[in-house]
Amino acid sequence: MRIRGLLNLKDTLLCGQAFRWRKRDGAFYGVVEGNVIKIYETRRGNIYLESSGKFNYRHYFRLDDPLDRIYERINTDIYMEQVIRLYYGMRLLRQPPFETMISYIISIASNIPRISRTVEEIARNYGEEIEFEERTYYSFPTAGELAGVGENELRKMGLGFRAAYVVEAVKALTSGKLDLETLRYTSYPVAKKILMSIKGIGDKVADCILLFSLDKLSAYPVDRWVRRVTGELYFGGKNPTSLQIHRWAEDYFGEYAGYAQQYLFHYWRTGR
DNA sequence: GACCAGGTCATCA
DNA sequence: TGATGACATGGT
Repeated sequence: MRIRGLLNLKDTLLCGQAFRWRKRDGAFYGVVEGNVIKIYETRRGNIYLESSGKFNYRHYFRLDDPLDRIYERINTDIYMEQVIRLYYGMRLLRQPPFETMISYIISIASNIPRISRTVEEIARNYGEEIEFEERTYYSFPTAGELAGVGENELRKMGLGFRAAYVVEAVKALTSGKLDLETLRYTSYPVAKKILMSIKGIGDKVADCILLFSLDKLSAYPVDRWVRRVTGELYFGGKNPTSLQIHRWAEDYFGEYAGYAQQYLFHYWRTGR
């Protein structure tokens, strides 16, 4: 089916917010909520989507986010003007919360190619098989499907010290101590505090989970790249603390700070 | 073969 | 609060 609405497909899928999209033969393939998704853009600029099952693409691609209003709010200076022009139509995604949580725990002190590889490996080992166009794909497992997996088993997959954190997170969910969907309706600061009470989820990972899966668009995740770009452009080359950056972003970008963050991150990491 | 990576935690001043 | 080192391992 055809997707209508402003959407910069390539940058949305490859800006580092999601880890399971691959480009092959001119199309992007990914697995979302147990569905294989194929999505491609024609030379005319029309975007078409096929999927192995029922898939709410408007929901996943956040097509209801008012991009024009968002741009108006975060187009605060010449730098933002430039990255908006560069990635015009790039959207945040509304990703599945559990997969997002585990992916960003795995992302700790790692790099995007390696994160992608590891996430794929977890899906292959613990997810469900899905056949699509004569290939086999794997869903990302549920918390229940990861419940019995021990730290050592995860370490063998190359998770290193992150393995213990993944075990902690899964335990919090399966024990009922944490419910991710509830956080969608909880205020940003409270939801962040709840996530950070889990060992292995700190300031940055909590913000990523909230921004990329739980609708907290004011979250401004501060990693090494964002610290650099923010310090360089807005703190006169100094190296501000996370707290300083958070306070500044809340004031400077407001309710859509997370969009600004992703544009700056993408630019600083790949676009210069 | 260094150096770095979408950090977090414990510890100490 | 803020600084520092340990934690594992792969990418470049």
